[in-house]
Amino acid sequence: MTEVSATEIRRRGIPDATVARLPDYLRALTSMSGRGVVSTSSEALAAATGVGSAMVRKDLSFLGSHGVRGVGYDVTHLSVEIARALGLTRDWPVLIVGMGNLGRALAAYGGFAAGGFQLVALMDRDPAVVGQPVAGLVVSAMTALPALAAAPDTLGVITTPAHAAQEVCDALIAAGVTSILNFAAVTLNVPAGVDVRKVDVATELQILAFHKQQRSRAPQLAVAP
Amino acid sequence: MTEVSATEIRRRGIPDATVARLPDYLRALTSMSGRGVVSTSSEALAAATGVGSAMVRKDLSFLGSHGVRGVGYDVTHLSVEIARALGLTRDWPVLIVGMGNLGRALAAYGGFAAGGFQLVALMDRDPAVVGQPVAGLVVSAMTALPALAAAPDTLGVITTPAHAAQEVCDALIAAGVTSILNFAAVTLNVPAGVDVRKVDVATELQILAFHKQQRSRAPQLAVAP
DNA sequence: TAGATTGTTAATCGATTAACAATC
DNA sequence: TAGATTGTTAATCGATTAACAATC
Repeated sequence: MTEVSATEIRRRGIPDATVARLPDYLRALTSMSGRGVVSTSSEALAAATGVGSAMVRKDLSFLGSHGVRGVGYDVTHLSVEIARALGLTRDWPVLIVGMGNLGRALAAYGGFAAGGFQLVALMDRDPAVVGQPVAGLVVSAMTALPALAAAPDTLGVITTPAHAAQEVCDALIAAGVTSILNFAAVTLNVPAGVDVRKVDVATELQILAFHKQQRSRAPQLAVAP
Repeated sequence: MTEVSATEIRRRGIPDATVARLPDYLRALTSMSGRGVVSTSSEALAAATGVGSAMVRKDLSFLGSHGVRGVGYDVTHLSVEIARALGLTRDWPVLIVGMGNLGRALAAYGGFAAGGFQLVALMDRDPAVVGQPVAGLVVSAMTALPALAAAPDTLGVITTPAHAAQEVCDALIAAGVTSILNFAAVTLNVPAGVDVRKVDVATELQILAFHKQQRSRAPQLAVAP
């Protein structure tokens, strides 16, 4: 095994796989907190998130040493540390482009504010939609993009049809947006330095179908988690 | 390196990471086909999907040898092989529970039929919603679940609020559903043999925020892909 | 034959798991 | 002290990448 110094880990940062699980831990902790639980353990977090307890401990150890041996983790303290690590101690402006069914549903979704994400603009290309009120905001025209994405850390969400997504993506990048969540069913082409994550129902269903098919063919094997 | 026989690979099946990319390749091929492209290469597929060309070749090799050295891949033939591997040569019945904004948006989304997924039922707990027409179907009551999930390979989609999701999940499983796509912001507890995939906007935004924060702190480093 | 591109090997890298010393 | 649980190590496993022989 190769030696990895503490400095090296800090340089490389928290592993991607760990970062992807931190929101789950945070949600479990928030739920515990709401139920009045003040202290927890890697076993309890494991049960709540479906992750192994050894992995919970390893993940949390990347944030520093926030537990107490023989005792566990303080729910509030650990929540704060995870939120800090994820960058949730500030507000993040969010802008949604594409006010079709999905865009409207997302805009109406309450989960943004809870996590420190603030809807700052809703946009659409269709002049018939521009000016309409949606979720307490007024839909803006695409020409307003440079002004609306003025905040340097704006997160862009694309909910347009697939054929419009690349053009919208280019416009977002031109306006300075470098973090994009893409719901359109296309792979976006972006320059280095732009971070795109995709959410795609068709892909998820296809993966479920694949696993289901595997299980039908070899019913004695357990499903992969 | 450990020896892995061809038999062993067939037993273990296609790696999860590969399965997750197959839908991207299929989509790129479908797009090529629509543009009249009849032949392609691992380089072209790599450019279209943002995956390295070596990985494209390795992924495709798990499906068998469907390319021609020095020539490339036949677009139609490769599409068929990927669709076959994913289990898309048949129709998959899909059932959505939770007819709020998101559930309605998903029901209205056209992408289901295209991929061989067929909406067979929409359900909601609210009596005021039951009976309403949505996307050409009539919303059913939860009591109809056992009958509606009668087909053994029904894929269940949960678009309820978080607090109702576990209960709905249990009901789906009791009705025989073993493949679930969860849009609710909770970790679902399921027995072995049930496959759950989750789609969560808040988690995705938190991961984007984390990366963005990292880049602000060390702007000289490129972003992870 | 010369050029192109696959399929596969081997090396590397990153993620997971099990075990246990440290320590409350 | 006895029991519990973390934080860390080492082993294992799986995924990615680079290189290139095979072959059209």
